[in-house]
Amino acid sequence: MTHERASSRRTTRQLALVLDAVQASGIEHPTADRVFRHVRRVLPTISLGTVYRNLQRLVADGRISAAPLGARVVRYDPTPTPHDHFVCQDCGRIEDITVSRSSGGVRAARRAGHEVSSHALVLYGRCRTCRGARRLSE
Amino acid sequence: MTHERASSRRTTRQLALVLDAVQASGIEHPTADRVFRHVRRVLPTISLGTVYRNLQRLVADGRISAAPLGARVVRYDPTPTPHDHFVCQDCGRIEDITVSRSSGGVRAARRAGHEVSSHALVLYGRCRTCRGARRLSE
DNA sequence: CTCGGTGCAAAGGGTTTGCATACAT
DNA sequence: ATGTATGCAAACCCTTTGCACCGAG
Repeated sequence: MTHERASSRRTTRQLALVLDAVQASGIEHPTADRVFRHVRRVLPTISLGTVYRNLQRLVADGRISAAPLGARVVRYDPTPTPHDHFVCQDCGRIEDITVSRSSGGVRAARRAGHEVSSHALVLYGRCRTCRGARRLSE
Repeated sequence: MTHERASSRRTTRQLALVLDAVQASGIEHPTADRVFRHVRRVLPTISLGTVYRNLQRLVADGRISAAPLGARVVRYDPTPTPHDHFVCQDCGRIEDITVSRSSGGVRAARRAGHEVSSHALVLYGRCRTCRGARRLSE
């Protein structure tokens, strides 16, 4: 039993290219639209709808992950395993953060009687690069 | 200098009622639409646009806070100071969590050279009440 | 009397979906 | 041949905005 697989059926060029785009270095934590524009350079006929459908499928299949960072747009991440993020409020760069262990919040929730199964942590601040730039410009 | 205040000019019935709705017990972390429907019971002519404008203003004035929980909708919170949330994946209830100390993620980010100024933490799981219900039904 | 706030309705941005067709199996 | 994935465009959902009127100060 539990043969792992879930949705994946056919392998299409579109699916492969969408996965490639999310995993492409140079595009970090892309939005669906960014993936769309990237794939279109290679396959000009692909549609936005198809990009969304394939992104959903890749997430469902555990091949990538979706992170509702910021507010409105979903960001896609080539790393499928749970992890957190740091967002630079100057340059907008998003970096993966490896949190070693459950944070203080988990303890607080457990104390309140809740059972915590997962979490989403986003840190905001100024990244290493922007801190350096700021130092230089003053 | 820094005399705190920012936008607030005129006091309207609409503004007061929107604030009341967010602070009303029984409505927890309401969405803009929920606030709209609540206020409309008292002031049937209020418009959704006005609700959004007043919510924005209250947030800007530091009288309430906005939390981009889940994915699509913004939730409003009567507590204006920074804090975190627990979301029950069974009943949907959202509870404020008081995190005593900066989590492990902050340390990881600092180690990477970033300057962390704020964060957003959302814990997912099963709340105290739902855990009890589950126990009873099995 | 002023000009900021309101109501209305249309516009916007991101994401989803219905449908006929194309294509992987 | 069979039915899933695609492309297209319309629909959706939440939120924002333009504009003329209203009303707090």
